Amino acid sequence: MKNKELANLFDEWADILEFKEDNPYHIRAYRNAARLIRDLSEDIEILAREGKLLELPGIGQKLQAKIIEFLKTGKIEEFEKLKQQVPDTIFSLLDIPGVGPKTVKLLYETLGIRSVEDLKRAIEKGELLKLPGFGLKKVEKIKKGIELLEKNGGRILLGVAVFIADRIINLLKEHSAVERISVAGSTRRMKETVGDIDILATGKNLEIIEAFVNLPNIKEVLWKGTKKATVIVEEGEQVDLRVTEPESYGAALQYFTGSKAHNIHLRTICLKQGYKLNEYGLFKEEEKIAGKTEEEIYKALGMETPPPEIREDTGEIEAALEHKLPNLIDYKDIKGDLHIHSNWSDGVSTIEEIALKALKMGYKYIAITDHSKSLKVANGLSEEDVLRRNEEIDKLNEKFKGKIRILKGMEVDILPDGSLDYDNEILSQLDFVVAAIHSRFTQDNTERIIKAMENPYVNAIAHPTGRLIGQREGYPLDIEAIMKKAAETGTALEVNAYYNRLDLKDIHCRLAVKFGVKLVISTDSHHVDHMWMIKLGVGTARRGWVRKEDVINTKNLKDLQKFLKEKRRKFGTK
DNA sequence: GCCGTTTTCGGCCCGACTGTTTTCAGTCG
Repeated sequence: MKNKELANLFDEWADILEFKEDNPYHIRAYRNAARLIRDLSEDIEILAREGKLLELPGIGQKLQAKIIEFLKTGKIEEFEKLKQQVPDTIFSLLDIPGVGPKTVKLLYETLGIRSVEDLKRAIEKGELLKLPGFGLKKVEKIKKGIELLEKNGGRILLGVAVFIADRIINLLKEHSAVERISVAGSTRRMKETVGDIDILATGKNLEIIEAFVNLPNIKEVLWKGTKKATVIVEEGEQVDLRVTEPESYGAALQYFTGSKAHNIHLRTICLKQGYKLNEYGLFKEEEKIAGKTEEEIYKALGMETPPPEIREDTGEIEAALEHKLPNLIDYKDIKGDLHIHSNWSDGVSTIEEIALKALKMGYKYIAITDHSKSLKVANGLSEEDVLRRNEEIDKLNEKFKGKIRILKGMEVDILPDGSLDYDNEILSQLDFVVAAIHSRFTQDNTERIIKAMENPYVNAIAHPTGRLIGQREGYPLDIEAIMKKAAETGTALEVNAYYNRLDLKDIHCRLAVKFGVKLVISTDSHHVDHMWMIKLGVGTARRGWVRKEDVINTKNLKDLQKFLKEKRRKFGTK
C-alpha cells in the first residue's frame, strides 16, 4: 500500500509551492490530495487499476496523471525537478509552532538558514532580531516552539491526551464558575495523535481561567488572558483552555472540534444555503439562527449531527445531509474486555483484581488472555500452567456467579510457519483464543496470519498489523486478503485499544465494515489501571464508522458464546 | 489544481490573535 508515501509526497510538494509563493489554490489542491489519500481506507493502487481515481473528490486529470506516474515509476518527474530548486532540509522548519512558510522563506533568503540547527545557532547569535518584523517576543516564541518540537516531535499520543484532558475536565467540572465544559480539537475526534489539547468551557470567564492555571499538575503558565489560557502540564504537554459565551458554546465547540477539512466543507454548504458560520454562531444576514448547541447548528442546515469522531470530510457531510449517518457503536455498548493479561504471565494484577475492576466498569464478562509458552520474555504459560490457571478461573467463576463471567482465554503466538503455539487439544479447552504475531516484524506476514485464521479455535487476531504508533511501522501485510479471510472464516479482527497500538487503526476499521468483518475491541491490559483505555479503542472504531453490530464484545454473554462456537461448528470440530 | 442548481471561467471558509506595526502581515485552528 503506497497511500502514505504518496500522501507525504503531495504534502512535500505543497510545502515547496508554499515556499515559492505559488498560487495558494494550487497549494491547497496538493494539500487536499495528500489528506484524501492518507485517510483513504482503500489501496490507492487498486483504485488506480480500476480507473476510479477521478471519482475521488479533489482529484482531477492532472493529479490523476501524477498518481499514476508515481505508482508506475516510484517517482514523479516534475516533482523531482521542483525539489532541486529548494534545499531539502528547509521544511523541517515548518514543524516549529509559530513558524510558517513566509518566515522560512525570509530566514533562508536573508540568513541562509536551512535547518532547525541553523536556526538555533542564529538565535544564539541574536541574528534574528535584525530581521524586519522580528522583536524579542517573536524570537522567544520561536525558541519555545523549537523546545516543544524537540520534546515530542510535535504530536501527543491520543491516550496521553485523553488522560490529561479527562483529569482537567473532571477537576474543573466541580468548580462553581463552570457551566459547561468539553474537550475539543483532535482529542475529541479521537485522532490517534494530537498536536495540543484543546478544552472549551463556558461560565464566569475570569474565575474559570484562574481556576485552570491554578490546577495541580500544571508546570508552567504560558499565556493567561480573559478568554484563553495556555499551560504546560507536568507531562510536558500543552493544554489550551478557551472560555466562550453560553449562547456561542455550541458554535465554538463545533468550530474548535474541526476537523479543518470538515469545517471548510461545512461552510461551503452554509454559503450555498445563504448562511454564514463562525465560532459565534450560524447567521442569516446579521441575524443569529443558532449557536447554543452543535445540534442546533447542524439541524438549521438540514443535517444530522455527525459524531465528532467522523468529522474528517470523508463522506460524513453528505451522509448527514441525506440523514443517513450510521448508528455508531457507543462507548456504553461494550459488555466486556477480551484481551487482558494477568499475573500468570506478564501482567501485574491477579485475575480476581481484574474481575473486580471489570465489575466496577459494568462489564458482564472478561477474557483472561495470558501469553503462550514461546513468548518466554513475557513469561508465557506451559500447557500445565494453562490448565492450572483454568482451575483458578473455575473457582473464581463460582465466586462471581451471577455477577460476571471470566472466560478462559489465551493470547497464542502464531509461530513463524503460521502454526500455533499450542496443539488443538489445549486450545479446545479455552473459551476464547486470540492469536498474535510477536516475531519477525520485517517480513510479510499475510500468509502466517491467514494460516492462523484457518485454525477452528482461533477466535480473533490480536493487533493485526503490529504497528506501534510513532515507534514501529506495521509489518508488510496484504490487509485486504486478511479481511477477506477473516470474513470467510468467522474470525474477528482486534481493535487493540492499548494507547501506543490502536491496531487496527481507524481506516482499517472502516475497511473491515466494508468487508463484513467482525471486530473485537480490547485493551491488552497488563494492569487493572490500563482497562480504561477501552474508550480509545471505541473511539478508533467510531472513527472507522463501526456500528454496534460489527463488534462481538457488544453482545451479551450467550450470544457471544454462540458466535465463538459457530466457527468450531463450521470447521466440524467440537 | 479542482469544480459546477450562478459558472467550462472564475471562483475557491473565516476570524482571532500576536507582534510588530501606525494600518498590517503572518500564523493558527
